[in-house]
Amino acid sequence: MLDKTYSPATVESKFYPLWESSGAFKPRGTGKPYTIIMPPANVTGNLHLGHALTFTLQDILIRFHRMLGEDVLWQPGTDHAGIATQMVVERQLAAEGLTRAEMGREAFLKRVWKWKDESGGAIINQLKRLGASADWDRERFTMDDHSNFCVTKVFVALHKAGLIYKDKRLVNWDAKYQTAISDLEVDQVEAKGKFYYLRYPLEKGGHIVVATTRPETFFGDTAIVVNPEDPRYKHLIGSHAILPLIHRKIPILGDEHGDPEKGSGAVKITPAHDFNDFEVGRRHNLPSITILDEKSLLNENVPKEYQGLTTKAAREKVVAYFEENGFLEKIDDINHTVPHGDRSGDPIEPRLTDQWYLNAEFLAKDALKAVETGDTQFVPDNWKTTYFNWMRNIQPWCISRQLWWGHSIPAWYGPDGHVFVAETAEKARQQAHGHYGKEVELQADPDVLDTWFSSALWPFVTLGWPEKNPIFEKHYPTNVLVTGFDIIFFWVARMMMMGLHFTKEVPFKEVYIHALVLDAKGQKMSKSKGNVIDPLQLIDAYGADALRFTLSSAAAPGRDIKLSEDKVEANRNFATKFWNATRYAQMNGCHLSPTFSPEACQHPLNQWIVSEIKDMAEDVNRNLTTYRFHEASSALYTFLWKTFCDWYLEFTKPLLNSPDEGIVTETRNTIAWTLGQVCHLMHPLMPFITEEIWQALGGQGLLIGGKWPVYSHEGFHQSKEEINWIIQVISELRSLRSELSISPALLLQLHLEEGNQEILKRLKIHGDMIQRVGRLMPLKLEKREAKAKAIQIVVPQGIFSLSLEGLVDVAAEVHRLEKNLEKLEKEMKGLEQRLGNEEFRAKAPAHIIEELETRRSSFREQKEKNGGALERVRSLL
RNA sequence: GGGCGUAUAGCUCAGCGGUAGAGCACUACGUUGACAUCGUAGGGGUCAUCGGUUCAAUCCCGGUUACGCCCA
Repeated sequence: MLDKTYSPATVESKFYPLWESSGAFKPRGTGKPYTIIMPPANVTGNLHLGHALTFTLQDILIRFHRMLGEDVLWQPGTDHAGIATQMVVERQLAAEGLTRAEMGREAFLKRVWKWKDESGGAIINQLKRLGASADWDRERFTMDDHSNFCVTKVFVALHKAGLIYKDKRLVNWDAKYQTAISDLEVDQVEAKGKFYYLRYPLEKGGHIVVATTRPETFFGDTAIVVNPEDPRYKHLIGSHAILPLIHRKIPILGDEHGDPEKGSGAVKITPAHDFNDFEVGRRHNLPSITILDEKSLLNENVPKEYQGLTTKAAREKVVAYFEENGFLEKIDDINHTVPHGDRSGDPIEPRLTDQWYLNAEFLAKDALKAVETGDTQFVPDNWKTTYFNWMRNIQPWCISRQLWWGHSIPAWYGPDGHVFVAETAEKARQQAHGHYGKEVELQADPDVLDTWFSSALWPFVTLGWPEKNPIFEKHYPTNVLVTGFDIIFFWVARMMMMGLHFTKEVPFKEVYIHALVLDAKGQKMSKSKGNVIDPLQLIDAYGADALRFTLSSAAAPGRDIKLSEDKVEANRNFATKFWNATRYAQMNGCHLSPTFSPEACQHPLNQWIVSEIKDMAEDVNRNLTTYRFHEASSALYTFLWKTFCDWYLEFTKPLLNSPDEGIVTETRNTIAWTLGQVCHLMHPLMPFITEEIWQALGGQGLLIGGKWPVYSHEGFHQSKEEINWIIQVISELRSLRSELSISPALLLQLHLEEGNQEILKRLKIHGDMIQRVGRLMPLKLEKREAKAKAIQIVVPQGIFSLSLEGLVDVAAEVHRLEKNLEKLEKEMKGLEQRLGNEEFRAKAPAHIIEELETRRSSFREQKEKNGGALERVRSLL
């Protein structure tokens, strides 16, 4: 017998290891392949609700397809997360008073690996708490040997194809970590700032006013640009201005970049410190003067007294100088956006450096086509426009990072700077020998690759590419990638590019994009806001199943999830309900019978629940297939709580006491069978409690390896109609009781006043059910004696009366029936109107007309009966 | 500025060309050997707004307003 209450922690820790050791998580069988590549969790990461959502959905799909008998592979792993990991370890070092620079590269990397081996990947164990059934034996790391091998191979191949190249361009420079970062790693932050209007003296006398938000960069100015059509400045084009303080002569040029509407209409050009200015500089062949060092402090290209200053201090000093010397016209307050590093949170400086680039534009062509032709489909479909927008405007991808933790760039430099790209140092040495005709000293490229470079290869590298092997052959391309929209550019797009280039196939056939998890107020959860809900705490408090069910219930496409604890609590209650229903079954001797066949059920009630579960299963099946997790959840919830517990189980109470042994046995079997079916259908969503209940019912084998139910029978339509009618009668009775404030303790006498043979039959079969659930005395199938005070109950095809001698206020009863009649008349009127409309008759589909006609005749009948009842009651007045 | 999305009960949200739904909250009442983490009944809605299409619009189309997100 099950305990009085369900204790998730016990069950979770019992079954997870059992599942894993049973081999259930591994791909197997000859079924068709079903494969999901798990987005590699950051090794520094801890499980947050976003993870909980994405991995719950993946696990649902994985368990569902496993039960469908497919050969399922959920390929897990972790990501080395270059900058994030380096940050974590550097922070630890700082606490010990050490720095990376003092340690040296080799010792530092040793330290990072040590950290990774000891405390990295904690998230994997947290995923297990959630119930994630991935094949952990296949766990991969983006910096394990095979991945390293592939990264190098891919780099060399792309370099050979001319798709990876070195270039001197402006990059986003993160001064805190002293590395380049990609456009995607830059956040534009709204900030209040100032617009400074500076007077630059003209060579031929007078001055020109330029407007800038960054006066300190004027040391790097190499031109002034005005719009060629701007009448204010047209005449100055070709002349020169003299920079204050440093007295450098710079040209005034005409260029479309000059916007007459903005500021003074004249703009200073600092090619080495602004992306727009860089382009202007290229157009006009301007020199670039870099004035900041790698820490974003002013360098040797500025006057001594400014060297070593931060940009902020330099700005103050420059502005003070300009003001004192009459070069400052005015200062306006403005709102503008300032780029910040998404990891460091510090302002980003554009910086002119040599970096490695990938020609993304070229690779994007096939990746675009694959989505355009539907080889890869987004779900929901709209996300493809986001993908298209990005792919059609794609920029060269800066793939080098000035970090230590990551994949080394397989490039070596000769004494004259000539670069040799090769898989190994030895091969590079051979190349160099060929090039120089002699042995030379080579310098390895000190940089590492962007973390996303290796994750872009993840879908095929984890499956064993490039070696031919059965897993890759069978499981690639994968079926679906499940992820959030925030990662479409970073990752989805890049996997598409790399996958298509190297395997000639899309890496996944579908991309399911799910929502963000927000707090109850709809705000993003963040440590700084202090509104983070820890999924592990929710699991401790309510169980993994409750959390999973909550997330899947909320996973409606196109809407973010506002998660609050009371929702999880509500679903914990749902689990409890399931638990208690099972206890009821056990108390009544219900066990799974291997010989039980649901389609052979005789009793209408059992036939009814068999039909209902078939309908529900179809619902769940359809919705899981189409990623409508919330609909699948809701179908299960409604079935279990409403249909099964509230009605079916209540109805079985009298049945289980029936003197007819056949009915008792059949009912017991049906209860157990239905619970078993629910276990199966609900297992993907709530794996733990369903496994526990399955075992408690005496199920064969582990549920995780069970077969997804398929029903071949048609269902029992007549029983459905019959039981639904009984439910309607009882609902009517209960409403009346409540309306008339009759104590539930009081058993009432029900008479049938009017009813056909069918009704009589139903009442004979189900009399005891109605009696029990409706709190009645044994039914009387004949009219009561005239003049008795009674309530009239009108239902389709019949009238009942409820004996309430001494309890009935006849006047109130008249009023009630009048109101009821009014309601029916109103409904009738609407129906008559529509059915009387010729156009409706001509144009509406037949089944709608038929439906409305059926409804009309039912209402008409009830109206007549209600009228009769009213007459009878009035006669009592 | 460009793109995407959202607006339905007090709250959180489903839904859908043909009778407006759930959970939570609220009110009343609690009885039956599964369940008070519960049961029964109930109140509560001009489906943001203005037009259009249609026999029929909460749903489809267009405009407006408000809010959110992404890109520049």
